[in-house]
Amino acid sequence: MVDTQDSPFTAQKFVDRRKACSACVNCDVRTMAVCAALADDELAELDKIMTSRHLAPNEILVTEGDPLKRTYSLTSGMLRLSIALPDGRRQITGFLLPGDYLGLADDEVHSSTAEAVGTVQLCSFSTREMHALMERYPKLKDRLHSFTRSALRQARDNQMILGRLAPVEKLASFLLALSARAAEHKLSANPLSLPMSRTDIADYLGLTIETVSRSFTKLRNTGMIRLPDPQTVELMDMRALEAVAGMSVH
Amino acid sequence: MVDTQDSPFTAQKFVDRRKACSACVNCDVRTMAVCAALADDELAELDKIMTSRHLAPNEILVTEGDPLKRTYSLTSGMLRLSIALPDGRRQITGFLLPGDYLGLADDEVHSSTAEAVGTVQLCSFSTREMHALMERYPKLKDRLHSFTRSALRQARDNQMILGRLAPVEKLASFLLALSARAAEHKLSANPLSLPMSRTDIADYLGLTIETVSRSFTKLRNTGMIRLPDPQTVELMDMRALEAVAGMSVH
DNA sequence: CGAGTATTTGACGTATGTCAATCGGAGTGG
DNA sequence: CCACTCCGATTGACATACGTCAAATACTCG
Repeated sequence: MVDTQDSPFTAQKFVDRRKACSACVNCDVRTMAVCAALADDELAELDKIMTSRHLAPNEILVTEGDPLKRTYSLTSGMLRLSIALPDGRRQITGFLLPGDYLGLADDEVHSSTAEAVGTVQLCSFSTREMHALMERYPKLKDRLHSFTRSALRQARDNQMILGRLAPVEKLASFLLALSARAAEHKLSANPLSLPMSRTDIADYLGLTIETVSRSFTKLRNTGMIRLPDPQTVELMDMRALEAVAGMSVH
Repeated sequence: MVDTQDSPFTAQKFVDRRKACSACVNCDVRTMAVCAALADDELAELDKIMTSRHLAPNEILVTEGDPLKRTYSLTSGMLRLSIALPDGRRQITGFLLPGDYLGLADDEVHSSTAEAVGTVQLCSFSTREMHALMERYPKLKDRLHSFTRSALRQARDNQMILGRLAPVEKLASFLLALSARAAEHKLSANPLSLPMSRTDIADYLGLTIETVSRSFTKLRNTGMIRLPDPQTVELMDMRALEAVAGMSVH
């Protein structure tokens, strides 16, 4: 049954566009993503049900309420997850980094909208086939469950940030958390890249873009950060930032 | 067999106090809780590893950072989950109702503090034994995973509420959501009981108790709710409440 | 270099937090 | 049975942090 996959030539010959990341073994996120649950020799199974996909900046991947047909594993770029009110107000519930999984919270329908921030590469799986594979490899299911628990903890931390922190505190904790996550995902943690717009940050932190901007300049004027350009932050004084974020006493 | 907790001495003699809810099959939450994953004849397995426990009002069950030794299934009463900042600010991340499970988000340590709101009854499981049972009965694991996904969706909805709604909107959506959840958990949905204090509601919605109180009177003065007493709300006009909560257009 | 867009800065008003007083019910003791 | 206290909830007066509206600046891409 695992005929073609055992021989790497086929995959190498044709560079199937839909499988840009076809050599799963060599994938950038091999050690971080769902697939890390599988051994190299089991990876073919996943490869078989995977198709790879590219998104242009701001392209919509799924919309809130869409029936859940496929789930995704991000291999490069950044996705923003959001929910919207009928009157247009928007809350961004999270930003996904390479290795993160899309669809953790969903049963029958997508509970949030997912859009590409910049250009994005991802692996796409039919939920039916993914479920079958999870039955075959319980450790795959366990890893996804573990991802879900971690997403829940993060969502609860966000509740604290949204409910109890002042604007500068929100921004400081956002920068620290993103930097920490960047490190975990093997991206630059210190000259930190902010591919999302100020509007996105505002909709993530429950603020207006003006307040976000003013908070950036406050952190800059106190020497805690530098802003070589609006999409790049240098964290100059982590301890001070942590203090502002309300994470240490004082 | 109804063990009135009044006389602990007699109770110890005839009925094992640690198993007040020992007949799992007859449990109030049999159809809602984790145990619903198991058939009647499999329930004995769960019963074997379960001990039952009682909490007095405001008693602390677990504290943020505690090592995760046991998980719990609530059988009666209400728990509040919260996280705190070093400076004392508190965010309540959720209220658990009978049938809800405590420990969904946690791996090694408890990520939030859990306290009883009023008096509480719950089932307690060693994580080790529960894990073993989940290996035996995958449907048990699946149900817990399903609970976790649902908690994640709820946490994300809360992010919207905290980040983007005005105080009255927050309160209206809180009342509607609690009423809906009460119905699901076989509690009264319309004369809705609010066992938690105004301070708890404030810490849940990211407000001060004064603003919560003012929001209650606004909803009362517009005829959307009645407040026979501070712990009881009657929802008089659901459609109007939904409009205020920002869930319908207008 | 110029048009269009994103970000920053400024001026101002208001919604919500802060501080303080009052109300109301539950429990206690005379 | 009625004061009295205690604590939670409500109401009031006031201040200010943040949102709103508007302008200026900086960056991106033809």
